[in-house]
Amino acid sequence: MELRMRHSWQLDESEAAALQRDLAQKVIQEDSFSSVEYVAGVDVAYSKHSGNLVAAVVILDAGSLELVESATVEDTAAFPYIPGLFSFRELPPVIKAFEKIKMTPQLVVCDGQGVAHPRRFGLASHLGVLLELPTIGCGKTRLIGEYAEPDLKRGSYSSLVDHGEEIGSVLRTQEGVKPIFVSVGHRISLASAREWILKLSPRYRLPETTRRADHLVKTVLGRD
DNA sequence: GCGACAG
DNA sequence: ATCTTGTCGC
Repeated sequence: MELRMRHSWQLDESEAAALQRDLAQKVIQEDSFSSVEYVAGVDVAYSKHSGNLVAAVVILDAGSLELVESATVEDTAAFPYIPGLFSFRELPPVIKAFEKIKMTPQLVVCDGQGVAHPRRFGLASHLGVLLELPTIGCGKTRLIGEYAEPDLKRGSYSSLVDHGEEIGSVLRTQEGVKPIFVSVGHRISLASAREWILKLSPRYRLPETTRRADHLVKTVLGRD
């Protein structure tokens, strides 16, 4: 599929933050899709020995969760890991992987935060704006925000709050297991984001999209 | 100044 | 993220 927007990735730390402030204004935190037939999952891993990043994109049938298409890309890491500027390190190979994908999903689930970010523009929001598709940010740990432990029951959630603003949900996807951090990426409401993550996580802590992409990435990693 | 800090 | 080591639970 094709990108709806491009910008340089050759930026320094200060320029990257400025770009985030600018593009954050494009983020829409409301549902802007009707039916979802295909859901995409994204994951990136770092290969210590090749020194490269490996990105994987999987497309799943939203009803059966069957894999229908996938693509991987190995690329050099051109930006360091800096909390808050995560997307500038991980998105370049992810974008290349999406360009190899033929079908267009109606929803993308990302590994990393959406608007639960200092400048309200985490990796999920960044990818959503570049693809102009609904995206959900799904993190295993917190970047910013305060929250109370949600109930132990699956489906329970609490608000993730930053300076009095609700920026995401801490969602229990599995009874008694550590909750995950769900936030709006782009073109979706927080309530819909929670519903989709729950639907995509019928038996594990993380959504199937993330698990499938993670599995694919590790398969590639094992081959070098 | 000190601690926190998606992956 | 990745790597290691030790502990706990099924």
